[in-house]
Amino acid sequence: MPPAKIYWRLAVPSPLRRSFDYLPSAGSDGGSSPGCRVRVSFGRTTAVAVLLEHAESTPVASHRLKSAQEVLDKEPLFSPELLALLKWASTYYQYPIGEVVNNALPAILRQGKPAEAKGESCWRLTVEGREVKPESVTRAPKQAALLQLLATSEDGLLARDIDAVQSNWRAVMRSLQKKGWVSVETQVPKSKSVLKTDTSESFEGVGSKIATPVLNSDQQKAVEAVTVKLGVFGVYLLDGVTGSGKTEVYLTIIEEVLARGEQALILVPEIGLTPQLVSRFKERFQARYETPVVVLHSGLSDNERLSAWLKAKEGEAPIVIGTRSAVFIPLAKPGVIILDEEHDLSFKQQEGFRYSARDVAVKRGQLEQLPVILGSATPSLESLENARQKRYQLLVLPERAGAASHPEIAVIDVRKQPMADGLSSALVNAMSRHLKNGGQVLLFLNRRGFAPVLLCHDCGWVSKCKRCDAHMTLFFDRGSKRLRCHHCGSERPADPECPDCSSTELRPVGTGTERLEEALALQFPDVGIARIDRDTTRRKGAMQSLLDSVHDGSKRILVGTQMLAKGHHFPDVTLVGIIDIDQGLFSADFRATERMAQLIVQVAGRAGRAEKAGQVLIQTHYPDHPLLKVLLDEGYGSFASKALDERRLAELPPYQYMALLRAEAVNGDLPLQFLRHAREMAEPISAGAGNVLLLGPIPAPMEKRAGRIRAQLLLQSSSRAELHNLLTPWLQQLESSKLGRKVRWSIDVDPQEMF
DNA sequence: AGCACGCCGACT
DNA sequence: GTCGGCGTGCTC
Repeated sequence: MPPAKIYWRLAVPSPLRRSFDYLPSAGSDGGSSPGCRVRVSFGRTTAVAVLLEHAESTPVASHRLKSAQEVLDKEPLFSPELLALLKWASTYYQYPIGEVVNNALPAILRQGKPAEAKGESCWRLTVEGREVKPESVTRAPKQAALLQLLATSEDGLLARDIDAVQSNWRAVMRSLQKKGWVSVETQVPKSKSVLKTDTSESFEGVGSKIATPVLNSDQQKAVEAVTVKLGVFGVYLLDGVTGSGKTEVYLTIIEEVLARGEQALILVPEIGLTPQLVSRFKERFQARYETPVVVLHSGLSDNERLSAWLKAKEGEAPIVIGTRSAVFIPLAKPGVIILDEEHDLSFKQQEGFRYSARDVAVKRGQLEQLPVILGSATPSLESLENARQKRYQLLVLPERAGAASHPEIAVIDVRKQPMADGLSSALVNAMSRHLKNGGQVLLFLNRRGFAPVLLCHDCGWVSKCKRCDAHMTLFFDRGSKRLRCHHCGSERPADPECPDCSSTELRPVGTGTERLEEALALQFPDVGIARIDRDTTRRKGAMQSLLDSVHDGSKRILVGTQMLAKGHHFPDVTLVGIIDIDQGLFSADFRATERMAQLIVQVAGRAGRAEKAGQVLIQTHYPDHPLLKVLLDEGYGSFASKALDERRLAELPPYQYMALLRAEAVNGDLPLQFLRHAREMAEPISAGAGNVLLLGPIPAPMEKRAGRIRAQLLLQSSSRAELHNLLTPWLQQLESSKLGRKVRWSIDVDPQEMF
């Protein structure tokens, strides 16, 4: 009997929601493993695809099948578990498998280049170069300096060594090479795995020699709950307020994981990936590993990213820290996944492949049999509900480590109060008091610029963006007034007079961080003010120098946006003022109050550390709002429980599952037209599948944005399975619909933001 | 998405 | 006479 025919099922990068079958490449005997890259001709071009599986039959007519051109990897890049995760994500988020797989590959591997780390360049003096006296090169001081530097190291220097001493040295180095004084070679990093489970060099013995901080009993309990279950899937929701010692819990668990010869994957929010966090992990483990930590951040070059990716894959890095996209990184021996600040919105990708790294991490834990730890001081309502349902195990860290006192939170009722530039006199008085007593003050305002609107006092004209349904924010750029739209980025000089009535009575309405800073400079002329927002921290290093000026006490008032709420600690801040929370109380988005509460708790966590008692003051027009009252009187836990009750009554997530079909086009009629068509196609499928509610289509909450008209159709079901049973055939139909080619459409499963 | 094929307007 | 506009179809 001849051997069964084998087909290769490939993930080909293309927006088509299916895989593609090929014949094995000539000479490969079909035996390549799933997870290897394969070069194929696809349509009229060639593509780098990934082998998903071997198939014994194909629905494709044999005359249409092509042979793959070439196998690019001897060993698979993705394990069977990771491939299963990618397939799951493709189905769950209804995103094309080829794009999902592509998304998990570093750019260099997407281009079909070999999966090898490009060695680092290493420069050293040649024999001739060693004879040259640096002092003799008087005409070229930069060359002389480089020669001097190179003379200090027999083994040569790497780019980063030289960077530390001299800048813009590459051209100079090139002239030294031309003279024959310097040679350059590529150092291939030795690839030895540090994760051998060889008992003779077990890490346990080494670990116990290092002095580690003593854990309190709650931390100890949390650690044990996880460490007795290593090697088994489980999700742990670690609920601990700021300063309760979550990081120490993570570190202790990681110790145990590394002792088993396994790796730890740590996922953090985008702005949470700070050098301080990374160095804390490095310090703890650098004594035992050459490269204890590999960090995946946006600043890496393509080669650096590949090198980090390979270190994780080969098991050379025991600890891998990254943001959202790192959830898909291959790991030789995964032992635990820790996702910190699990409530943070940046874990959900908001465009293209709209996955939630938190939910993918949980799925990965299930597929690879790992514990997954979700940490937060303000867990998302979704995760709290999962804990209630016993799908997640709740671990609570109630105390502040080091017994610091809790901040006292109070509201300032600003109704009928005189307000100047967004500040009530009660808040100003409190600030004076704290500053007089030597404290620092942090004011939180989630609005950049000088004022959110420019208004004509005579005719009511407002500064609207031409391309969006939004106001343009007034701001100052080196003294000149300008308007900018925060939704599309368009910018222009502010009108000197009203475009409608030519009045010069144009007034800025409302308060942004710029205006707040200016007003405070008048109120507190002797106190330095640091404003921290996207505009003041755009320049590299600007953030750090602003933070430094706060830490060294030269600036004692901090004004800032969202950016201030995370990751940074201000030990001398004794008063936190939240300027305006009212948008959070009455918003079209049902998640707005949850986010507001998380923000209040996170911002409050910046005050009252260590021995200094903190105070938090919140300005609001709605001091009696029931959810706000619960939050302030009883804490986040009670707030969450009440908010969950409301969600249940209103039939909203996490009690209902949602998917949102969005469409946008320059032609204003097309999006709604397309969505109506989509709804008609969904109706017969949902009639068969049952329980899926179709809501809309309706114009998007901000209908026009960046010159496009947007609309959406909401799908809702109490059954995730039924929702998905509809989505898969439906999207196949939408993909081949003619109308669908005239609009930009996308599906968002478990949407986090409704606009 | 890319890319090619195909059928109608203003240009060297 | 053509260059090129974007509508339509296809990718194993």
